[in-house]
Amino acid sequence: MAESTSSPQAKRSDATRNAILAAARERFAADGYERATIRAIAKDAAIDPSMVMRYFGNKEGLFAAAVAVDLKLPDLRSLPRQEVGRALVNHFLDMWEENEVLTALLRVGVTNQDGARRMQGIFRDQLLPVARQVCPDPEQAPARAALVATQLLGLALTRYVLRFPPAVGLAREEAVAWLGPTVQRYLTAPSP
Amino acid sequence: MAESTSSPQAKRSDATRNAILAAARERFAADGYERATIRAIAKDAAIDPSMVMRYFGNKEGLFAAAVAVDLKLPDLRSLPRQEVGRALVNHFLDMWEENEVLTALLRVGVTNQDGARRMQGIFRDQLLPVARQVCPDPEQAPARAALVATQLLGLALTRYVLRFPPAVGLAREEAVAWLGPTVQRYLTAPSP
DNA sequence: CGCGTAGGCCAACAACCGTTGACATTCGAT
DNA sequence: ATCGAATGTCAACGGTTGTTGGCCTACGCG
Repeated sequence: MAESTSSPQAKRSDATRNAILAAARERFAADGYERATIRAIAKDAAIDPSMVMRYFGNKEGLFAAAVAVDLKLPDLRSLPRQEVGRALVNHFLDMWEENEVLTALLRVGVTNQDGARRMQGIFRDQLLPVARQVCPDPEQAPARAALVATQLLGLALTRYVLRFPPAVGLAREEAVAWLGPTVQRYLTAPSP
Repeated sequence: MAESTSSPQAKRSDATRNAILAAARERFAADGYERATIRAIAKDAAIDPSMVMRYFGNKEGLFAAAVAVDLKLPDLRSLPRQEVGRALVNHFLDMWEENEVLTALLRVGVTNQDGARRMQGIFRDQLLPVARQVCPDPEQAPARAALVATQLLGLALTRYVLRFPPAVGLAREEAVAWLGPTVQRYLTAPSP
């Protein structure tokens, strides 16, 4: 069980495995679930389509393995209360531009019921707890987190998926300056 | 060329034609472009798939004919300046709940390049002119209209497509009370 | 009554999809 | 060097899709 490379348990198949995952992320992000065919993904990864089946069972399994999202949301309690809005917008833009996983998830979530459920899970398990940290009334946390989600996902939608020219042209600082106060208000302002 | 019914030039085929369009809207809204098959649409309309081709040429033609969006945006100059945000949010919710066309367009626009272009056109031809009416500096109108689009489309996305439970559960008045000031600020507040 | 034509149906095509199983190759351990 | 398991290739299946062309039917006009 000795291996030659540094990382532990590095099998030879991990290379192709990762190649498949990378190609899958790219295709899912670019084409959505239906149009991202296993054949195309396999060709991008320079292997046979049947390898995809061997490694991931079926197309759903491939999608589940390729799109694993960790928003890495910071602990907002360590920040000044006034900064959480801007910090969240900045962090989300980082996440969306880091790789194509979030774009893939959004493209799939819109047409695929399973993808939609996946997004609901991320909302519930990752964004909602953060909202609970900073919301004045914890009972309002779900509604406030949902409001934040509308604004942040709306930005991602128009900017990274639909590519409305003025939304694409927004500089990072502009986006943060405009959306930061909105998110801040949704999280911490008293109910209107 | 005389016709029996009241409306002018009412051909017999208009009935099936409209049945096809209604079924197409429903399917596109529920399933997106790829999974809304011509066969399923034809079955819903209780006619043969080949009829769809005869009337609309091909699937793209059907989509183009089925999804024709008029946001019917009101003239905001006739409203008190402080009300335009709330009025816009209210109007958008009306539009989204009036029929399934907007949901269909969003579902398709996310995975289909042609659908995305269609949405860009609606943004440019319908929302942007309204922004020009109320923006302090007309040169900022595109950016401000884009910001409004992020918030309104984000709401529609989470509420009508992804169906995040807290977003679905938001009462109309709550949504307007929260998003109204946001839209108002994006349109009329001085640049941050 | 006869007939042209618009409206509608049926069967089929070619392409593509996810998926499968049999076969070849290569690697690692003995 | 040898054998077994891991890794990869090839060809094919069954099903679905958009799309096409030929055939039937029934209406409206002379």
